[in-house]
Amino acid sequence: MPEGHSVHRLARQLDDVFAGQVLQVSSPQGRFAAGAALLDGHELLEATAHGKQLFARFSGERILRVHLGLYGAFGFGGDQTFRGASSIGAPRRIGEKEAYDDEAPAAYDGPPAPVGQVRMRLVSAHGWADLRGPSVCEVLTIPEAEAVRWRLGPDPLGADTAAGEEEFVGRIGATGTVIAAALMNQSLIAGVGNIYRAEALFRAGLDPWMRGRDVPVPALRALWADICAMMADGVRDGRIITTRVRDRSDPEAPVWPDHAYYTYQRQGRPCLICGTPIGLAELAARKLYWCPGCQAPTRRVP
DNA sequence: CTAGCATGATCAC
DNA sequence: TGATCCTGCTAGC
Repeated sequence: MPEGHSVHRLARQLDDVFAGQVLQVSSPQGRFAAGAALLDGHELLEATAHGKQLFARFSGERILRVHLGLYGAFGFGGDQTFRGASSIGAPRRIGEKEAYDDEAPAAYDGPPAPVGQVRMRLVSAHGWADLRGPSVCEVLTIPEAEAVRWRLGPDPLGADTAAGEEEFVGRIGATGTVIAAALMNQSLIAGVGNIYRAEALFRAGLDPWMRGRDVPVPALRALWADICAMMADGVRDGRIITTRVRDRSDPEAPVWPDHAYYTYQRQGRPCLICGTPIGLAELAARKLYWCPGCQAPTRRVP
């Protein structure tokens, strides 16, 4: 998926183009017809994100909750107020950047006929947004939405990073599961996905198979701070880039992805720092990438 | 044309 | 741990 940074950008963009407007909400595909009927004709008050969850609050005390899953994506279009509104969601190629139409704004004529499986379409007087392929798209009451938030760990892109740090250290530092799996558990930290997990562990020099509770607390604090910084960059850039500038050039790969990552999808290729071939393992049904040299075993699970 | 794959998560066993 | 769901692109017949 779009990891947490994409969902935060998405929330911001929805807020920019739709907040304060009455929307027509529909489900061209039909699978969200009932939910769309609940929202249709209501005003979108505010869109926010917590980790990978998107919440859009509508008048009438209804909350639209969307989770993009692996494949979900939003596309946008409209008049000049939609200029720069990029499509956000599942990339089709490694490191793909968000795409948007940079053409001079033609007169807006209303939304085009839906293409493919459009689960939900939002339409204002100025433009439209199409959602396809989400794993969740539902309408909640306010208490139901709060219950969803309650189950989530701290968000590195949340407002209170100091409180988040304490929560992160408390939760990760108490778990007996390996750190690589713990970082993907949204109830321990919300918003980290497979790329940030691999890259954060690499940058911290941590052995992925160490238990959470065996990672020294200062290392956990540094890990939290680094994740916050990387994801903030992701929000700014609309793309995940985790390598430091000095590590990016490579005669072998002159074209993008010009070493945007240290380990993600670099299995078998030499580590940018130590030259050891990057490893690939299957962990809880996801691919884990790491450098056996830079992230040497310390206190692994036996 | 089909199978396989992807930055995800849940549920049953 | 394995099966399942969501969608669209791409590699390989």
